Amino acid sequence: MTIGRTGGRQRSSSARQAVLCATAELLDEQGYGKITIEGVAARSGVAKSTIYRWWKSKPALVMEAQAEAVAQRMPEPDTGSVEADLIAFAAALYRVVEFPLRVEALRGMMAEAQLDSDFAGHFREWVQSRRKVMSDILSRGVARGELAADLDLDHATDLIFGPFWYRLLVAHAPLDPADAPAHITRLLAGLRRPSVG
Amino acid sequence: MTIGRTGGRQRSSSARQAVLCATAELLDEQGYGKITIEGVAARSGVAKSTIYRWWKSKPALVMEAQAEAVAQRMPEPDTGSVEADLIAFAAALYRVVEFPLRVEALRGMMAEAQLDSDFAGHFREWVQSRRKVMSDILSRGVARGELAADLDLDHATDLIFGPFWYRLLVAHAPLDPADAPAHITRLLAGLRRPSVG
Amino acid sequence: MTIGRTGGRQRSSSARQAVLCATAELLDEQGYGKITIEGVAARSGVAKSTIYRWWKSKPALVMEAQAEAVAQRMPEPDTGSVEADLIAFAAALYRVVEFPLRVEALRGMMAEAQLDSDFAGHFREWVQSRRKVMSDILSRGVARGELAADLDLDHATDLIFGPFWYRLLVAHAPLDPADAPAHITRLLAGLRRPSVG
Amino acid sequence: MTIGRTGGRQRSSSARQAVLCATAELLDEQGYGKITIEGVAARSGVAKSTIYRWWKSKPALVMEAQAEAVAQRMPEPDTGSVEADLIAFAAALYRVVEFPLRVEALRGMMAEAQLDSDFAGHFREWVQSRRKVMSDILSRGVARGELAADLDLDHATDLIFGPFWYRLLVAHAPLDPADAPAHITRLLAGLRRPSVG
DNA sequence: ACATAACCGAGACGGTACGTCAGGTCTTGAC
DNA sequence: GTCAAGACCTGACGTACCGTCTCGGTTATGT
Repeated sequence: MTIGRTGGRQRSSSARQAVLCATAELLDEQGYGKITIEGVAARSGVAKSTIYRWWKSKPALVMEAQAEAVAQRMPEPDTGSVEADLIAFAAALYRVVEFPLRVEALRGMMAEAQLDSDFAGHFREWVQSRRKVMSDILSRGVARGELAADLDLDHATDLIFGPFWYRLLVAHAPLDPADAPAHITRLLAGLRRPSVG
Repeated sequence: MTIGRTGGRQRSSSARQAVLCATAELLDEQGYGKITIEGVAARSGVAKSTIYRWWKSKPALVMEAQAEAVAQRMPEPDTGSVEADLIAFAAALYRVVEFPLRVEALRGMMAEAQLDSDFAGHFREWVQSRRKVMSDILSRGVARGELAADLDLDHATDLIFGPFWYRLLVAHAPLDPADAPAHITRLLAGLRRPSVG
Repeated sequence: MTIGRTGGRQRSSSARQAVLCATAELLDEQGYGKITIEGVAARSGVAKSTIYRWWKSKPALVMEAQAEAVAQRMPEPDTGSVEADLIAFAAALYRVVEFPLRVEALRGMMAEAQLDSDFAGHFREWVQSRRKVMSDILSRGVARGELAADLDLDHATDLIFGPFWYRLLVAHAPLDPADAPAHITRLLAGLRRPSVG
Repeated sequence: MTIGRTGGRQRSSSARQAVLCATAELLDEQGYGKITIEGVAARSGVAKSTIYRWWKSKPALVMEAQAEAVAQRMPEPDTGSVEADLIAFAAALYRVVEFPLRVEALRGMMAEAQLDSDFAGHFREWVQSRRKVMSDILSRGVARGELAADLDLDHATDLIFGPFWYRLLVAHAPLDPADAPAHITRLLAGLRRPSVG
């Protein structure tokens, strides 16, 4: 049982694909900063007005192109051990650095989220969905008694994503997947004994 | 026999002040994203070309306006105890949130650093100077034996700045100066016993 | 037994009426210049493609809406006297000025006829049909011997329609129905003695 | 002694010329209806924004291009005889038809004046300046006693310009410079004996 | 004192991209 | 086979700022 519109031409999925594809290619070739709607229109052969019909702005477009391109989602490890889960999770996270263009796009989206409050909302939602994977790991650890019941989930999650994004954005030092285990070990030491002086 | 310029009018400090002041006001009223050079020129009564003579770009201008406005530098606490020093440092850091406009400007500069590689360099330098204050605190702690000699200074520093920036940029949760002591305590627990299983 | 099309839905006369009616209303409310096909479609509830199916362009649509709205045709006076006939004709002609919206539409159609050669043809036909009424009056005058046999009908007709349209279009001076008798008297003086030096 | 601005770069007369020239060329090649600002910008090599700085709209631009191109003004004959003056004037007027592109442009401007009230004002001024030449001729005739003192100058002038424009716009019959003397003779016959029954 | 030079204001200029608008065509599914 | 709906391409619109470039005029030197 369907609701809603009956008439009207269907949205062209080929136009949609062409746009997302052209966006991804341009991201690749010129980087986030040089993407323009006009450029995407020209490359994809889709009219500018059609792009504006479906995407509100450049970052919205890029975000969808990214999501489309990623497809393979982050792993959601569940081995029965917080430490193992977190190490797997962090290692996977850190591995983005091996794909410079995805890094570029991530940085661009974070930048736009600062400059455009409309986009910020969508971006924040996406970020939250990423955070959830990690806080689920922690929750399971709490349930198993591996972590204190009064754990500050938000801060704990920040201790992974914060430094991750910070290095991505500031680039003061390389982000190395090999460091993930050490980082997690250190993190857990802090979480398990929050009141040790 | 002299080198360089021999005559010529001096740089007008009033023009410089007017520009920085107008920039600060516009930052206040409309936010970083809506700042334009033309707007600053109009507001300050200084010619656009004069602004371009002295500042390379909008973020460079904003960064200087910020620095001018901040003036009072971050404290560099040295009490003899790593924990006390770090708590003082973090608390001061977190207190930016009490000045929404400075927050806005920080976010804007971070954004620009992602989009403009020329600016990224200057921004990174400024970030490094902030980091140095904290790593000095840690170094003193190592020297006093409070912390392990093989401490990963970079990562430790990231554990403060990372979550700080992350909350600033993503705004998924408020940043509360009152949380600083707890965060530092947790951090130190991780740093002191890096290999505890 | 019918000829031609055998199946299919009949043209909806309600759609036709809705379109013409919406056009007339919009002409009224916003004037010719602001009429758009999309606006007519929205107002009438008729699909844009349906409008395009039946009318080739905006001015064609407006011209039909006008013709529909006017219905009452120009008088075709025949009193037996050229002068009386012409005065009646001119007075009726000049009275359009009392209907500003018809004036607006006339001006709009004249404008379109300049810009769109397809429309120009239809418009010219319509204009010719108006001219015919006057040249018939003159022809009768010639037949009765009131006017010279070698009268230049075209130019004589232009001497009424020319100034009429000119004032309508240039609006340098008001067009006053009360002036009609004087204009006709002057006109006839010229026509009767074409060779007086 | 000059008044006004002291600073600022001077308006580039080469840019101005290039624009007017390109406009004239495009008028020539494609006609008024197909002129676009973007086309003029492309052809002239002048930036679109520069064109918009100096001309409010396409018809304003075309009007100036016309005025520039005409340069040689309409004659202002003064032979001492109304009839001779008017014949010279009308003949010159009718001769536009020998320049199809000027005709096209005149028609386009008249059309725009109907559709755009801002432009209508400028256009009307220009029209008035043309009318003045003719009404001056008539005024001199009145002063010399060749014409009645209570002559309706406006209507008399309309009797030349009205049919002229009418033929230009409706194109129901060709406009022939050779007809000018006959038209004037007929006109004068009407003007001299306005009350002959 | 006065030339030199760098400064400053104003603002025109060539550009790029914006986001919008309307035009006219095409597709879908309902009637 | 017509209709409403509405997606689509096309092309131009007028605007906003960009960063560069004259201009005319204004200080500070240093000889």
